[in-house]
Amino acid sequence: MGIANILSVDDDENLQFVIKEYLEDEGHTVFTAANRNELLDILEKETIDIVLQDLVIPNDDGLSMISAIREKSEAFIFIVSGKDDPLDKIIGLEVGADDYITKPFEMRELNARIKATMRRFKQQKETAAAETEDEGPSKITLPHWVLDRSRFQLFDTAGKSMNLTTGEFQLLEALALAPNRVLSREHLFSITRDGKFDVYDRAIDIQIGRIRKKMNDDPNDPQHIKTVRGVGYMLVV
Amino acid sequence: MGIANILSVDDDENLQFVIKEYLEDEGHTVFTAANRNELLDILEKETIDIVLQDLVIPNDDGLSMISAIREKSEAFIFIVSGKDDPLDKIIGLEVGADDYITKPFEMRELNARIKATMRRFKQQKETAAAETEDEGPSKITLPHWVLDRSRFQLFDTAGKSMNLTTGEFQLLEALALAPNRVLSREHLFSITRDGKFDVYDRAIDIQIGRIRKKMNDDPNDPQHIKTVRGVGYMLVV
DNA sequence: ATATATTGTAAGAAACATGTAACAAAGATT
DNA sequence: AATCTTTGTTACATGTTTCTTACAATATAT
Repeated sequence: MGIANILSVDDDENLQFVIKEYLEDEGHTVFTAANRNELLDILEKETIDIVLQDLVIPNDDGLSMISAIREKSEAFIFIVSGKDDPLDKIIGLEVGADDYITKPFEMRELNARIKATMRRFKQQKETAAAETEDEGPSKITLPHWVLDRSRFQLFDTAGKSMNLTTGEFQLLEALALAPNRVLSREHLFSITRDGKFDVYDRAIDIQIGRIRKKMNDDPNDPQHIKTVRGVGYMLVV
Repeated sequence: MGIANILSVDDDENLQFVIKEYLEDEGHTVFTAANRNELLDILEKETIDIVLQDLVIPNDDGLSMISAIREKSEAFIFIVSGKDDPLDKIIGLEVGADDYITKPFEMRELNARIKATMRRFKQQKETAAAETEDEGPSKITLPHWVLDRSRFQLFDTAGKSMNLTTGEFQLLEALALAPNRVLSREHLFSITRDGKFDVYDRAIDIQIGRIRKKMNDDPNDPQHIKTVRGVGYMLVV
């Protein structure tokens, strides 16, 4: 990622040439349009990410062209204006443009803004994706505890952190998702780590011990994590 | 504020009665539904803030009901599960629920959770309001910092610039957009730069180090950017 | 009661992840 | 082209986490 389909709408052929050269050097694909017909034509045929729209187009109106773009496309629209007119800016943003840049501009400046825009787009997409692929509840509430899965931490009901390590947290999480059910060492092992489980492996036991210590759970009379001899462990609630 | 419209979905009439009594004593308005039809009916007619959804409903499926709620409402969803619920249901919790609570639960506990949720809601609404009447999402305000997204710079509450580089700012921005959430190095990498992430890549660590230095955040006892071993980094607010 | 199996845990070793200095590379600015 | 800024790489020190081993404690079966 990092490259975009860009459409520049301007009647100034020299400027169009400069913009095209520069942005293509940056790796983008650049289309140009000098009037409304060309604009609509390209929007139809290509998937445009960013439109650079000049406000002053002979025999037409840049602002109304922006509305036309908005109807057809989700593209990010930069207004390119010959004068720094706050009213144009306000109206432009009103009809659906996203940013405003004043002529004459440094190509470097334009490029920087395009980059920032692309990144913002990308970020939005990724955050949205991360949220939907989110695995279920972000918190698990038990009578005396709260497991916060976005913080990877266990808290008591007063909100105090129990300072579990990530590995401890994951083991407890597995138990908490199936409270009052005995889970075998093998099952717990397969959830929390890779590799093959060996019957004499005590790693789970040790880890349970550490969790108990942090939860203040006496192993001889556990209130939270119970041992079921010959089977495994169970979180009771 | 502090009261909410709560909808409890459960087929156990006794439990429904207890919940309703208790929460109404607390000042909330409580609706009850015993099946999908009642649920949809109430969602249609009322603006529900919080739904308590039993995982097991006779002749229906609590999980799919949650998806249905999500389609119609922005409500915060608590999954309520009994200890005898089938394991596959629990493992399959990949829908958009927000909290998970196991029966039997103390009403006091449930009430505390609801209060915490309301507080968060309220806060969210207020920040959203502040943003629109201010200057859009161009600034991210945290307890000790302000991130100005149009200037790509971090300021303290006194307005002093922290002189972050653009790259440093972008990384911090990504963390700030998901406060109190651990983000993996891979995720941070994919947001802030192009190309493929390699597991042994330390670029993110280094940059975090530089940001911490500029924020004056002691890595051994960080107040702002916390390291979660084996997972990633988290901005705490 | 005795033998056997299972679990708890201390202590040390090993594995692992992180912070960071110092240098190199890349990029921007002049 | 020369300089400055920013970012990435390598290498190493440090501290944390996890595992192994060994043995004691406990439960179960005979």
